[in-house]
Amino acid sequence: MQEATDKKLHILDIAEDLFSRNGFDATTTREIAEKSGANVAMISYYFGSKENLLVAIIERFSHAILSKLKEGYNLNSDPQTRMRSILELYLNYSFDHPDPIMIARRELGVNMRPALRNTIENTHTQAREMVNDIIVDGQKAGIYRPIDVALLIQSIGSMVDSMVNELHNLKRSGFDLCEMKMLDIGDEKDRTKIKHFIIEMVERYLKN
Amino acid sequence: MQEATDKKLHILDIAEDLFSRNGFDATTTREIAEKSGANVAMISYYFGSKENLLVAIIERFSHAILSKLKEGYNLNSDPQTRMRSILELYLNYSFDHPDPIMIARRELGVNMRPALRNTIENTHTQAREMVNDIIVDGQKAGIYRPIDVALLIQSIGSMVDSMVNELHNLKRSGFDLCEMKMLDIGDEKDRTKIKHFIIEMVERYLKN
DNA sequence: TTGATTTAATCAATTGTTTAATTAAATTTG
DNA sequence: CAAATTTAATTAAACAATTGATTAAATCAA
Repeated sequence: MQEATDKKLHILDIAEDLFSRNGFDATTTREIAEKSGANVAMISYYFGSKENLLVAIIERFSHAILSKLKEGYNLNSDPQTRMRSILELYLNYSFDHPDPIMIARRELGVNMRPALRNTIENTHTQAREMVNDIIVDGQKAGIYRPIDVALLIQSIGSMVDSMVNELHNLKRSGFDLCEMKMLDIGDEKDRTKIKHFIIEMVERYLKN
Repeated sequence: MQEATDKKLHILDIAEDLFSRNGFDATTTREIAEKSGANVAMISYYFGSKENLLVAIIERFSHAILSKLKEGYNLNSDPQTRMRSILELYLNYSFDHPDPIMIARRELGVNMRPALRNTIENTHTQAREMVNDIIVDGQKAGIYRPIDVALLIQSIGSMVDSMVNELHNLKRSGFDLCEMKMLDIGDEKDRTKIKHFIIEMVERYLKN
């Protein structure tokens, strides 16, 4: 059933794009159907509901990013190298797939859909534990000083998040909220610049 | 016309609460009317439209936060003191008024309402210029090293933003995405802890 | 044939906004 | 001052449009 899977994935891709641009509520099932060349009923047929479609998008991203992070976490090297790797992998994947990040950022409120909430909470927990382990290793090795790990991890996440958001919006609309017109999310040089900035920020804060 | 102004402000307050909880699209004018004890038509009567109501909320916050920031900016002291002051004033006001921040964060997408976009862009620009001036002063005084100011300001904003968001959500729902259950946005001690964290993060990155 | 896929049409509910009528308040006028 | 007039505030009802979801029939593939 190759065709069917393709169509299902295509709906997923189109919905991801529309949700990230206009938000979940402002995106209609008819718009998704139209732009993906499918009938409205196919959304219910494949995903059950518009909300499940949203969950499917976030789950796909969650699995992908977690497996990326594990690559860096499982490296056989010193804490600094592992920290740099995990940050770079996180940023690289996020730069290539900014849509789910923008969606999660937007739909992650208090009265959020419980299914979405659980998926995101679970992903955050796993990512957090990896970074935490690396920091503790670094502290044991005397490279890192004692700090509030929760605050640092929260800050790292928010910096990555906002960079991806800002630059992706910038690319889409030319809307430059933070005077970062010179940066291009698609340019390898600029990506490196941002990666180095965040890594240096973290290292300066952590080092003894 | 004291009464009328009160009712208008009450609608604004109720809408601010609802928008921050459920998002702009998911909040209905009928819900705003009901919870504020007004008739639906009063929203159009006072604000013209639901969208203008949103803009009014953001404008109120923008004016307030800008005047706070100016207090720190206009201090007659060294760059470090001014930087600390401006960060503390920003965080203090944001902790006390988290709703507009959550709303802006959510509704600030590519296909955003242009009126909202202009207000937020203008506010950001003014805030950015103040911080930029202080950093340049610090660099002239030899206290700060040369860095990418745009990236740093973007990061500071995102950190404050995410802390306010996270802790306010946490307070509302007990939903703890970042293992920060121990922190309370209403507690003065915890606020100080966060303020010191961000200030230290910035200073460590800036210092020569 | 049998089951999965796809369609057009329809469902019931909700949306932001407006209308026309009514009440309250303020202002003018005699 | 008091009556008349005008303006402002408020209401219930209705409007037109849109929403996510479903149905039952049709088409396709195995």
